[in-house]
Amino acid sequence: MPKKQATSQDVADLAGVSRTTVSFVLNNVPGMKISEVTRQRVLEAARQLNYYATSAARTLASGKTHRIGLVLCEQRDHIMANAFLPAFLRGVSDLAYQEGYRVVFQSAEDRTGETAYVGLLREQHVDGLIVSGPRSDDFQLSRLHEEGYLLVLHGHLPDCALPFVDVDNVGGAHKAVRHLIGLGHRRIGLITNAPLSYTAAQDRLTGYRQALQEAELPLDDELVRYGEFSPESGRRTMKSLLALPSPPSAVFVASDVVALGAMAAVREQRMRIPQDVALVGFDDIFLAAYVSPPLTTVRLPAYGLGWASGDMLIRLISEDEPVERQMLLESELVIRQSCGGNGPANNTAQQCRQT
Amino acid sequence: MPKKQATSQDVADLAGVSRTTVSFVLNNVPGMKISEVTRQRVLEAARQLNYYATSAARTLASGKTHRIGLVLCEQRDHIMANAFLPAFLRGVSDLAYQEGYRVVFQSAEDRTGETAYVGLLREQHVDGLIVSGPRSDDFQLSRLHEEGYLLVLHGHLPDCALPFVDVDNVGGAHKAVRHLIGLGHRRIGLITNAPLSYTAAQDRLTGYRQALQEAELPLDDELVRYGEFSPESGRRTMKSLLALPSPPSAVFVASDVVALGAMAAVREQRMRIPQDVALVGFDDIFLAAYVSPPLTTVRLPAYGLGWASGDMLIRLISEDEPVERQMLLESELVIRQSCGGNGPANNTAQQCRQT
DNA sequence: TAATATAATTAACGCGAGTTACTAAACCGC
DNA sequence: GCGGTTTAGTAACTCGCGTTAATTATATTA
Repeated sequence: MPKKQATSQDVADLAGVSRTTVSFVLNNVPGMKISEVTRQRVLEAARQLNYYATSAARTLASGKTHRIGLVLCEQRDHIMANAFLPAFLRGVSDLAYQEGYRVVFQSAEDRTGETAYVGLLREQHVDGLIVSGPRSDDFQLSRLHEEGYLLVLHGHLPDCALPFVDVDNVGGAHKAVRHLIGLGHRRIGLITNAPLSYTAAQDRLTGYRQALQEAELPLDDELVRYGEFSPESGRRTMKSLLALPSPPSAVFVASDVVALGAMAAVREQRMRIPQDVALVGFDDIFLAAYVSPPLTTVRLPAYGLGWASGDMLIRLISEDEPVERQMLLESELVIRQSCGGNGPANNTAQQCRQT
Repeated sequence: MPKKQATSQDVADLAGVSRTTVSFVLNNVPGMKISEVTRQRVLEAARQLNYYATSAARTLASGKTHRIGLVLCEQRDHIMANAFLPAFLRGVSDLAYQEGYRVVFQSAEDRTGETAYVGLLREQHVDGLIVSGPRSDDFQLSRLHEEGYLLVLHGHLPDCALPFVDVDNVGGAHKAVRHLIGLGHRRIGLITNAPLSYTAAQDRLTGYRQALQEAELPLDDELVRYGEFSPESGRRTMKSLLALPSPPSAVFVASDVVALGAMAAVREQRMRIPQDVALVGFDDIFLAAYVSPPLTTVRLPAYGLGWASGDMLIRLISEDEPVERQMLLESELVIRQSCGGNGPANNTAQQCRQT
């Protein structure tokens, strides 16, 4: 540990004023009249001593930590799914930095009982929490909320009063399927990203159905399969779709990772994408642009989700204005070649994600 | 904010003892004799009040935050390169959790002057810092180290006294090239992951050369190209290699991301992998198993690097024993099909990364 | 039994800031 | 020269916990 940090007392002594004055100057406390001469003397002393206020002391006195927690709830099965983590984290981090906050990261897989992140709040390491990928069976969340702790969910829970930020899964799925319909497909399959106990899977299914209904196409449950995060689940389900007496001419796979497996299944059947089966994925993971053929997919605004989550949380913390407590971010259809039609012609990966 | 947290005074009152006793019991202070009866009364009271010690107060009194910082130095150009971030972060986080520490995340791209992470230390948000991907022109690092702050680098710097954890880049590159040699290749090209100002690029070049020398193959500078993180740089350099009068029969591309571009270049020339050109990558990013053909590559122990960095830092913090201050982790050659030879036959991605 | 050791407990101070309530000095009008 | 107001600055308390040194109760020994 460093030899010695200067304290505000040191600054006060050097400037020849009281500690109180130092505090007023350094925090720009409004309403406190300080002569310009004194102000400069204090600032100069602080600079000279390389003074930084100790966060612990400040927190103890003010009750605010100026830190927010980011909790990642993830089962081992889809570690890969957090290909968004970097961008999401950067989003949170950048917003936090801009607002003068620090980010405390905590992973929270299914440890039983009081999970690790609860301590973040109770020990007051942070002023509030972003909980990414909350499980609906996590009862801690509502309890903490009721106790008055500040939480923002990334992703949402059914019948849950907590503020949240999420991507518009319904709309995204809708876009994807409508695009396929626009290309002339009438029999369109769906492979979900996950079991329906996950709200995201539920919502994407809804979007799929809405698009079909709007086009007055029949809803055929036979064409719906349930993926489970992994490529392997994509392969299995795609195989069963292709084995149908009258298989779909296009499939919307609600997860790029699952779609990778689906693509493998198509190749195994010696069929071609998109000529024999058109595919659209969801997420726009980095590799989507590099598989062959490059995957048409719905891009998630990962960075934006992080930013928005942080923003909502910090607004809640500073409570100056009433805060919008629900937020759905738009997704964007990125057209490549796996869906046929108007994708670019060369098969190399030209369109990687910008940003 | 929650209505009211119980303080240690509340616990003391409820248990009918002094605050001091409460502290002794809850912290298991060694050498302090507390009767079993009293101990239980205190524990019961704490449980009943749902008491948690406030971190700020504890820090102020003890001087230890029980937090470590994780700083990510990254230029915008290779955001994609942090496909490791999730695993690395998990490594740090899991180790920290086990040792009772929290992780504060901070991104630190080239903001000029005192970068954000400096404040983490000076304001004493953390007890020490892991700095991932340090730039050699970052003079803050040595200064902070000299001032007595605790730092561990992830990646290393030339002529730098700071403790570090890194992957054995030389050894990894060596393995990759030796494998190609074993497959009968005599003319083997190299595309680096980055300019040689990056130590990792330097080291991988060294490993490449060592392997050639051991096999008594000539070092032909004509066969060496310099990538710059992006797929596009891979395409460009690979193209120039293939345009040589006598092009290499195999190329070691010291970055999977760059290798993606290289693969595109090969396809553009209507050549086949591995029949016309064998390829080996470096990093084992998630998608490496899913491109076609699946990419043989050197796997980085991302999780292990995070774990080891955290471990070294926390040892430095607790300073009970002398700490090994330099650590190189082994990498592992993952053989798929882009190098020909003994790769599995089917072209679907069976071997995804385990864990 | 007194003298001492040892077990059990606590009073009191310090950590480094924020903040309230108060004071001293300067200014003002009359 | 006096009350009143504004300006500039500070003493003193607080936040919640760790810790040392002192104190009181209980057991052991000569």
